[in-house]
Amino acid sequence: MSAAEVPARRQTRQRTAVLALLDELDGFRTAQELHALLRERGDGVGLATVYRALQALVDDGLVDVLRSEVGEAAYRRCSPVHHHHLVCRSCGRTVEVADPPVERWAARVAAEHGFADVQHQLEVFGTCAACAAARR
Amino acid sequence: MSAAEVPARRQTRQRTAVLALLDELDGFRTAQELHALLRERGDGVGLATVYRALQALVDDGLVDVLRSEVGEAAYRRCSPVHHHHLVCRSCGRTVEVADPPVERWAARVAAEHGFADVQHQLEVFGTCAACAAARR
DNA sequence: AACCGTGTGAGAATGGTTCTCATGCCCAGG
DNA sequence: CCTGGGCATGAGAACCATTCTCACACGGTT
Repeated sequence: MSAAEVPARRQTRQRTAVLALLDELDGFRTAQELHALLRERGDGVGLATVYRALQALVDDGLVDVLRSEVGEAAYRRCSPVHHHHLVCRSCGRTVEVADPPVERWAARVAAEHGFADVQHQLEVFGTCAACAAARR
Repeated sequence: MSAAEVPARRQTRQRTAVLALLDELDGFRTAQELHALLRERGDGVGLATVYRALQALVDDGLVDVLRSEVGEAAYRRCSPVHHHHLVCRSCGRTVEVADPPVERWAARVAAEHGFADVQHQLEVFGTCAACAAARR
């Protein structure tokens, strides 16, 4: 009956480093990028460990994942409440945005078509002001 | 001045077969699935060719792509007008739905944060009535 | 301080997608 | 109807992100 048994998550240097790095970055980053950054700054962490740490963080709801257009997974430290993202496709900077209307819309449309157990994903991509200015 | 030069798309048995197969399926399918289906029915088509045909169809706007949670690309024959999808995560059946409000919302939110050149992606996942009934 | 079990890491394995390149076939021109 | 140029095809190799393997390290508790 235990809905969410705490999996006895152990606190290690590596996991701390991954979370700390995500905390200071404000955009979505791939596991490979994070691994390279950690390596550069001397915090040697194995690639497999980075993947494991990220998965644990996602499971704990501390990090959001999304798939880039080429299919790579990108991770970002996020607030635990439901939200969507406004992502700069050039620099990766991300803004969390809420949209109550779409929540109701999704539920209604799903119900109309007999769908249950509904989830939705909504992301907005664009070019942020800084990148747009830099480009011209 | 030619905005959309026709890239001299050649009509071959293979491309015809891929498009015909997509026409008779009503859910998102991976390239691997489509390749296997074509092979089963005797229309031998190389895997690389399936990928190339699908990419061409996507470029022409005849087919939509989305990434599954494990990162695989899934393809579906779609109407050329902008729309979103309501997808059964069990059987893959898909319904196209329009949502004018979210279009305006996305544009407004992007503008508020100084983002330009905006695109958005919105997909709704659930369990369709048939699958929900079959499961219990 | 000792122990148990989870975490780590290097490299191998996996699997989807793309690339290579020799050959095939669509189709416009003669 | 025949021919030629060039895009299309396909088998397999290459690529690359992610996961797995397994021996060893170390966190946390007794």
